[in-house]
Amino acid sequence: MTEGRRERADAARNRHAILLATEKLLARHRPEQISMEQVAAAAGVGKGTVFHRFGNRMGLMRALMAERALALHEAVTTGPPPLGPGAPSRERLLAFLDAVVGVVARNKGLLAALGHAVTTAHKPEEDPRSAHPVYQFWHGHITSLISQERSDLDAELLAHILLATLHSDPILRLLEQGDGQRLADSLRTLVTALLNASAGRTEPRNGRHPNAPQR
Amino acid sequence: MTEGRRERADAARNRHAILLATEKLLARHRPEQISMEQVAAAAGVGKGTVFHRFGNRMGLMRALMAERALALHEAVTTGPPPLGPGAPSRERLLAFLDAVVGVVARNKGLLAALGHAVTTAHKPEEDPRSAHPVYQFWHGHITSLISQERSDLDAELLAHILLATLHSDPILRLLEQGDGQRLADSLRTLVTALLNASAGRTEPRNGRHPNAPQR
DNA sequence: GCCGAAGCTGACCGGAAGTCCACTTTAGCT
DNA sequence: AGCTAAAGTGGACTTCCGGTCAGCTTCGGC
Repeated sequence: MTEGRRERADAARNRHAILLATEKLLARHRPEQISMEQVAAAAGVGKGTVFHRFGNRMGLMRALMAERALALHEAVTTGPPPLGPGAPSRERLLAFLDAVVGVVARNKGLLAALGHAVTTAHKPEEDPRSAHPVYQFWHGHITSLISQERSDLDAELLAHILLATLHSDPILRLLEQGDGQRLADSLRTLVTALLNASAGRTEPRNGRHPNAPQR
Repeated sequence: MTEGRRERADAARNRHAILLATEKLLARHRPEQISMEQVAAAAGVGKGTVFHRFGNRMGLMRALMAERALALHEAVTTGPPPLGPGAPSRERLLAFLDAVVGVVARNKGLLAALGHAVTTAHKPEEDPRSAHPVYQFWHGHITSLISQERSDLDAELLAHILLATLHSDPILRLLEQGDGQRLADSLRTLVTALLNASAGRTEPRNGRHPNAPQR
């Protein structure tokens, strides 16, 4: 994209048209039930073009997602606090989660596709196991913020857990009916509780039961 | 199944064969890439039979999942504590999460399919928006345990968040490499922190910042 | 305006989902 | 045992979609 040769004008136009058409279709249908032919037709280009540019549906979604996530990416890396650098990790984490919920809410079905997309792609040339760049960035960011604040926690795993929220169908459905604030609140509660918790594994100072007999 | 007429012997035999074949295929391939024809062939029945019994791939997965989750269901409703009734909610919740992680770990790819399945079904006769019975039960159980322990929390949403964990591809991958204990530990930490947290929304007694300037 | 390269296209192929109906098997009944 | 209706079965068939490709069109530097 930003490498080697410049993109030809008509190519750029088409790329745009395709992304735009995809957005429109996405507003009405779930990602899995949008056919590439539909996209092509809606964009006014041939099917071959869509495949030529994006490889497969997942590539299309990736590209769209990358575009949508760009603003957030910039806000985080170079923007002002609390999202950008400068604020304490805890603030940044809470702000980031709020922002991510916002992005997802504004792009309802898209994330759902992405979550699966990670595993669904099957082009031999790219490792299907490597996650979407956007996911990687989000996960890395959360991981680093958590571990800065609480190095005793399994930050990496917890970051996956937090992000998993956004792939959940029931939660996506909540988002669809405008309950974004509710979700953001619960995530805040959860993260705050986590960061405030004392270091021991299970209920440490309140210690009714050091740990459960289970397992 | 348990309604109206009894199931004919040959039907039962085939049902079994199909479920069994599906399990075997599931051990080797991801749910999405198993074709119904494959299943039929592996089970030694015609494709029509598979569709007749299960409607579509999702129906098949539902049935399989229901079977796998049965033991847990019984343990929870009629078994001994801490899983079954009798133990304090907190213990039951932790034990239940451990158990759920176990089920998912033992049935790796299956859950992944289920999560999506909720939305993927498209039979006009059944509401595609209603979640899988297994999901509903798990969610209801967690919700009720959380709210018994902490009525001030949004138990319903938190239960969705906890369960969302199990639909996440990255986490599924961890599970595949045997990190079930790690996941269970983190969930324990998370839930314990949540249940121990003081009631205010953001960091209450440690109160560096009553709430973030965000939003 | 010319030309090579970049981009575009849609017919085409393969394969899977789901339908359908003629056929077989079961099990209750006499 | 023999009969029969209902239940169950199977695979050819239709439809649809993802992905390919060989030839055509367009762009833009000269």
